Amino acid sequence: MRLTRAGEYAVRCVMCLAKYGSTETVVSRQVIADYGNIPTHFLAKIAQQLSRAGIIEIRQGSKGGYRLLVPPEKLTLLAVIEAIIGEIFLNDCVIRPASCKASSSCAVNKVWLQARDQLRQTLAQVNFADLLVDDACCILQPTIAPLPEGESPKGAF
Amino acid sequence: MRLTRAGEYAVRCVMCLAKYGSTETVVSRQVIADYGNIPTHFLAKIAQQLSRAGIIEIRQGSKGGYRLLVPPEKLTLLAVIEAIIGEIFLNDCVIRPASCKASSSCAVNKVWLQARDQLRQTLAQVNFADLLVDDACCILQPTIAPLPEGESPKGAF
DNA sequence: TTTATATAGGACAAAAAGAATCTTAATTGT
DNA sequence: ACAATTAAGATTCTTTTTGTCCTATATAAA
Repeated sequence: MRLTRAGEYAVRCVMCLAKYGSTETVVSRQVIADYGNIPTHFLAKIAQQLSRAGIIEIRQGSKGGYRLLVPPEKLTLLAVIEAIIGEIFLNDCVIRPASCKASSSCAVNKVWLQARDQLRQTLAQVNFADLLVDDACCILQPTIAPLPEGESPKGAF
Repeated sequence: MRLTRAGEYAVRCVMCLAKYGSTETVVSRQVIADYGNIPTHFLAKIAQQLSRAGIIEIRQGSKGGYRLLVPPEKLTLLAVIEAIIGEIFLNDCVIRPASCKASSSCAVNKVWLQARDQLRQTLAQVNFADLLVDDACCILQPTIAPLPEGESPKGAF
């Protein structure tokens, strides 16, 4: 269970816009890509999704780029992440009740529902104005760091 | 962010053992596979992992099968899931600090840490004796049910 | 109006992860 | 010894994720 890279990139993108752009300024894709260490064309895809979700505005042409539409203090981590990966649901039976005959009366299902609600709430309580206070974030190293013991990361939901 | 199917299968497997086996009886792989609608060979893989984690015992040979080692009331949902998918971490920067230079001082990272702890705690509070009370669970339909609107499930972390 | 600069948007490719199957070997009860 | 049953690894298939490429379109400025 982990955030996809696209989701992580989206967070970095918004962090950059909130930090250097506010809702008044347009920041070019290249600047954002450099800031967050994001492949530029991949960033374009992510920006399109953020745009469709009403989080940013895309300005084409010379001096174009992206502009934050929602003030950082009103933009939650959950909103940005779900704009990219869709609604968080943890387990299939939560979003697709038919995948388990008995899901409505199933104790396991109830746990997943509760866990999901709790997680979404946690992410919804954080806005980007708060996150900006700690502005050391989202500056990546040039190469992807190896794992401590060379093991591959399991454990991602 | 969602449980993998292997994790879901593991939960069903343990549910079946707790329900029909207790820690005294051996239940054959075929019976468990039928109960949880799990491909038998895939179940074998999952059982190996559960065995390595000390959750079940594998009995080979004639009249072989699987036996629960931990009493249901002492076995948590978290233990079973993490036996299969590894430790839950939600986001790379939580388990691989080097993936983000500033992760130790990063506000986003702190949110992920908190969310992960909360989620693990929720799953750790549920044991299989509790889950058994609601025994309608884990009986699947023969075929995989389609989505309500034919849309594919995004939103999985 | 032309040109340079940006992004849009779709197609495509590569990589990684997940799900499932198959085969040979080993174990156990009768 | 034989039949039943799982082990363990190799392999295949599928899906998802990540990333790239190409052509089209929009904008600012000379």
